[in-house]
Formats: sequence, C-alpha cells, structure tokens
Amino acid sequence: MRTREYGQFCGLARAAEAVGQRWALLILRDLLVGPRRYSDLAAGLPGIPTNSLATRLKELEQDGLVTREIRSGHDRSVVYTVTPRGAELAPALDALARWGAAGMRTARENEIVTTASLVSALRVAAGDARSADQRRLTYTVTVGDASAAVSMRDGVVQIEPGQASAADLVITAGPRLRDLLAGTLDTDTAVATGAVTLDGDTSLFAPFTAAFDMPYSTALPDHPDADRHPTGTRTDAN
Amino acid sequence: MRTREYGQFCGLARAAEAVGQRWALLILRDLLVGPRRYSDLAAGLPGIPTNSLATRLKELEQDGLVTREIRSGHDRSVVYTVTPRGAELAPALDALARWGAAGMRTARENEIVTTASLVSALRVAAGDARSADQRRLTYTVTVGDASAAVSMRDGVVQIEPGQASAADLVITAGPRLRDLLAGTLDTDTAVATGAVTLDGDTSLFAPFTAAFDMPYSTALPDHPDADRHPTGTRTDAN
DNA sequence: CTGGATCCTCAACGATACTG
DNA sequence: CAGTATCGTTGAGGATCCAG
Repeated sequence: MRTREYGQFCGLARAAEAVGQRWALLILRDLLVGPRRYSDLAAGLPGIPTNSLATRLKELEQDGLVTREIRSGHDRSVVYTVTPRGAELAPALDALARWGAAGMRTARENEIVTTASLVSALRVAAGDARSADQRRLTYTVTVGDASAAVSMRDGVVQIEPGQASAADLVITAGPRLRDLLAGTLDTDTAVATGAVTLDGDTSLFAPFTAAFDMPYSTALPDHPDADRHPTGTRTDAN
Repeated sequence: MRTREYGQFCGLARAAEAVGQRWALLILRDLLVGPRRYSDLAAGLPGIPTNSLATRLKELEQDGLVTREIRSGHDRSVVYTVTPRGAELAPALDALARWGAAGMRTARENEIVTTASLVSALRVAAGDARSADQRRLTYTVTVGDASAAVSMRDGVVQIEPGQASAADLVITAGPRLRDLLAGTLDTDTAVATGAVTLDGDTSLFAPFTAAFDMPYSTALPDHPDADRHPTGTRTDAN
C-alpha cells in the first residue's frame, strides 16, 4: 500500500486520501475563497515549503479538485481554481472548521489570521444566516493584516476578501473577535477594553454580531481555558 | 512551527492539526462505532503500523478526543472510547465520508470493506432517514468479512456492527452494494447478476434500499468511470 | 518578478522484531 | 494483549537556484 492510500473501500478513507495530506485542507480553503495564483497561495500559507505547495497542487489537480490555468494575458500568471467537484468539499470543510473553532479559545504564540482564514471563518459563522439585518449595511473587518468586506442586504450576508469600498463601520480587532462571534464577550466590554476598535456608525455593531454565530464546544477537555496559554483566565489583564 | 501545527488562528487549521495526521480519521471512525480495544483497532485498520496506532492514540488522548481506560476486570484489556468532544466530530466525518463516497465508483485492487467502514457508511447513508419503513424489520448486511445489523422501527433506522440475531432478510453483497445505495443499480438487475444475494423475505429488500441514500457526485472529474479501473463503462460486462 | 525545480536535512511513517 | 524498540524509507521543511 503506497502511502496516502488506505486500502479501504470507504468514503472517509477516500476523502482522507484526497485531502488528508498536509496543507491540502488549507490550500482548498484559500481556493474556495476564490481563484488564486501560486504566489498568492504561498503568501496566504506562511510556512509552507514551496515544493510542498507545488506537489499538493499537482495532486489536487490530478484528483480533479483544482484546475491549473495559465493566464495567457500580458501578465503570464498561473491561476488555480477549484473545480465543481472540489467545491463540493465546502460542507465538509465548514463542518471541520466549525468543530475546530468550537475548541479554539485563545491564539497560540505566533499564530496569525490570514485573509482566507478570516473570510472563511466569517462565511461559516454566517452560514446559518439567521438574523442578518434587512438594511443594506457594509462593514470592513480587520484582524491583523487580514481584512474582509461584509455586506448585508435583504437579510443575506456576503463576505469577500479585502476592504469594503465605503464601509458604514470599520471593525478592527485582535483574535478576541472570536469571542464576540461566540457571544462570550459582550459588545460594551469589548469596546471598553479595546479588544475591538470601531470606526463609523457604532450603532451598526449590534446587527453585525447578531449575524454571526460560532459557538464554543460545551464539551471542552479539562479546564475551559486549556489552549496551552499561560495567561490569566478571563480577568483580561491585557 | 513544529510539524503538525499550521501557525494560523483558524478553526480548519486547528481541526487539521488534530485529525489531519495519517490514520487519525479512520481511527476516529472506528471509535465512533463504539469503544474498541487496541487489538480491535489494529484489526480494523489493516496496514496500520502498530507504532503509528500507538502514537495516534496517544495524540488523540492528549487532545481530549479519546480516553484510554484499563479494564481492570479479569481480562486486563485497554479500551479506547471517544470523548464527548471527539463525538462532536461526527458531523464533519459524515460530511467528509459523504463527499468521498460521492466520488467512489468501483473498488480498487485489494481494497476491502471493514466492519467499521460498513457501519459508518450505512449510518451516513441513513442519515437523512427519509423513508424508513414503519414496520419492525431487521437485516444483516454482509460485504466480504464485514457485517452490520440494520433494524428499523417506527421509521427510525439503527445500525450496529455484527450480525442481527434474527434477521428478516440477510443481504450479502460485493462492493456493488455501493451502487444500490446510490440508486444506480436497480434491485432486479442486482439480484439477477448475482451482485447481491438475498436470504429471507426478499420483499423486504425494497424497504431496505429505500431507507438509504448515498448519491454520486454530479461533478465527477473526466469520464464517469474514472476510478483508475480499466473495466467497461457501464455495459455491466461483469 | 512569477512559478516553480533541486538539494539537503530531519521528522514522520512503515515493517518487523521483541517485551512486560 | 498492548504496546515498545529498532531500523529502513518516505515525505516535510528550509534554502537556494533556475527558467520564462
């Protein structure tokens, strides 16, 4: 049995063979946000070795999850796009992301938020799209170097990478944004402690948080703050 | 960045760190069927190196997805069980299994069906549980060495490993059972060609297939029978 | 400058043997 | 039964180099 195969006629085993390799899930996450060039992917996946990225892309293309297209314009660039079959992975990736986020309390040392991770996190959190505001609202959300443009209209939430052209409210936050999406951190405290900075019509912050839902697991191992981070519990000594 | 970590504060990345290691998904699949001993796991995962199994189990225990319990009875055995947090992975594994099965046409050379894979496949396929029969029906499904007991009652389907004690119908099949669950292969043909053997009240076969749904992807790469199997397309030259 | 390929090192995986 | 120990092989990580 060659590595990568499992020798079982089983859907899960086949899925693991296709996307179980290192970096594969994150590459697909980035490509599900939209088509990306090789260098975009490399930049959005800090730490990935260039040869690993190349091999993963070749395998994903081989498996029919990704297409490689050489933009024959004046800028000879190579663009990777998910195929329809690859796009069918979205529900599975969403479920995995939801599970991972449910156990994700604080950021570890040196952990960053990339544009693709921010966009897909917001998309997953808006998945239920229960209570999007009916008004036409646009936000820019920034966490570190990453930004996402959130727009609501007719109760539908749309999230794109980058900044909104004319945002009604600009939200700048650290990773504590995750607590907000969970509903653990109330708005006033967040703003008061500086965990979140608002620029614009601050009354529009409530409809923002109301549109997203990314709860914590109710079955977290050991003590609640167990993300191997030796900071204070929740006294917010930040 | 230590291997296994991705350096991103992202739910999907955290999930990949926890269950992205080789064999981890299949170990969890087996444990989600029920608690298992070390040797059960080893037997249900042909080809797994014993040290890999040991390491994976230690990691899963460390991450709080699995508990290790030493049965202090007369049979000193070690039993592994999924924790509640580990059980929360079920929706994600189901989504992955569904995706993988959607692209899974024919079995590759030497690919087998294990008890755990059969049980979880049936459980996923019954997930929608749209049209389970109202009668109390019990089946034994056998594929190769693997068997599952399927029981219906009040429109609820239950699937357990092993054979049913008194099955109304015993279904023995090759991997072509997969086509049946997809609805691609109609019952009469299946029985006529010997792809499926029935023992018992054959009229109960229809309610069986009706209770499961595991469709093929509508977006399969290239030609439909592309599972690197050089057989005929669908003339059923079997 | 983009899009990789190459080379080297080392950690992880795989196969088998062996032990409490 | 439930692993650990050992060793060979493979793949990942990191840096550099190269072709268009």
